Amino acid sequence: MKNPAGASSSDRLVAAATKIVQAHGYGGLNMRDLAQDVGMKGASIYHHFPSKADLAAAVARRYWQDSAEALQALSATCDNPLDCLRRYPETFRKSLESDNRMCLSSFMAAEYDDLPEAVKKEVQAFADVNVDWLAQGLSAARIVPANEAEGRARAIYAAVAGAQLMARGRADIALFDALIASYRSAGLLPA
Amino acid sequence: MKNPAGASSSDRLVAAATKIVQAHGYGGLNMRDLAQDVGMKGASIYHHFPSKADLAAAVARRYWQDSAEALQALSATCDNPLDCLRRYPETFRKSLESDNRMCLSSFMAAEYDDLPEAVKKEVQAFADVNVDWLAQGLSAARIVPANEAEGRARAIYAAVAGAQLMARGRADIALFDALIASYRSAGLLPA
DNA sequence: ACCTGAACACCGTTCAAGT
DNA sequence: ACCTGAACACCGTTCAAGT
Repeated sequence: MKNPAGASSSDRLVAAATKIVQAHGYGGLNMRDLAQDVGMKGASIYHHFPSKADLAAAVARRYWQDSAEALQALSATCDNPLDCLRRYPETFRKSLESDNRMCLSSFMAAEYDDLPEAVKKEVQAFADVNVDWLAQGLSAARIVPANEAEGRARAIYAAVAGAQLMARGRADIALFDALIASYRSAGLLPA
Repeated sequence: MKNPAGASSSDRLVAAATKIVQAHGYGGLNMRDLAQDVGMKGASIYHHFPSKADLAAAVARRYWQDSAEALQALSATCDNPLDCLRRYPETFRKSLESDNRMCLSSFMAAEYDDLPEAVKKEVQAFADVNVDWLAQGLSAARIVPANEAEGRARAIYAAVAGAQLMARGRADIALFDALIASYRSAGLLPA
């Protein structure tokens, strides 16, 4: 069954491309292999997206939108702002749990020089979503003064992304956990 | 003058390839363009390195060796261990100053799934060199207890690499500086 | 030894032709 | 409408043949 639950071809292309980019980057995404993943031929993709750049922009857009939803869902399930912040690294851990994959936006940040402009825009939106969510949590939990919340939020985002990158480079999820623990004991993340 | 100061063809290939990988990654390194950089044809490279994998391994090895030398030189110029630690982020800032390039080992960590085994080994050596240098400085400066030095060193390395990645994704070196400043005020880096 | 033209395999893309 | 084989121009890589 190539099309379960009535997902459209476009949806399945975006979903499959997301997994590929998280493992191989924009440059490592090729149309023929992607097509095979969803049961069509390479040329057929162009019936759904006019170019690789458009497909990648759609992928990156969906990625930050899904991330925004996931963070909202996290906010809804935790007891208080501090609890939310403590659980933030879980969102990055999940990628590593999925075959050592990494954040799509981190991979694409590395590929900055080779990214179409429309893709760059969506990649930055992911960081914005994360930083905004963190800043709101830091303010609500009164961890830093309001005027320092955004700066600290950016620092947490960059540090957690860096931890994921280092852990991926050794395919060692325990290293990710250790890095997060070190961030906590150093005072970057709430203990 | 394609060969100044008597540098060998191999040396010039490694140097030119390093700049390319820092901007486009292992996947974005192509033999014809690299060859043109040093004044030969693509096929000629294979007279100096048996494969792209061997070339990339030589590139990554030279990269961590140069980094180890640079850190030793930094140790020699600063007044005390604390001063050394404060200046550590400069080494990552320099890459961004060079046309928004990033750490070769960070880019290759993202490309983990597509890296030849020999290259992975050298990439990890870069992290080891950095972590060891940081751990020694943290111990010498008595910033953390000896048994926590390595963990904190890894955290600093990952966080600084993450700051570089985020700043590259926006081509914004001021963001890198702001992130480092936030790490200091949060207590991850010595103030 | 060092270099190269030419071949090979691959990739993004297009298009005429199918259903 | 959706899909496809075949082709196009291109690029990374390899190899047989040059000097």
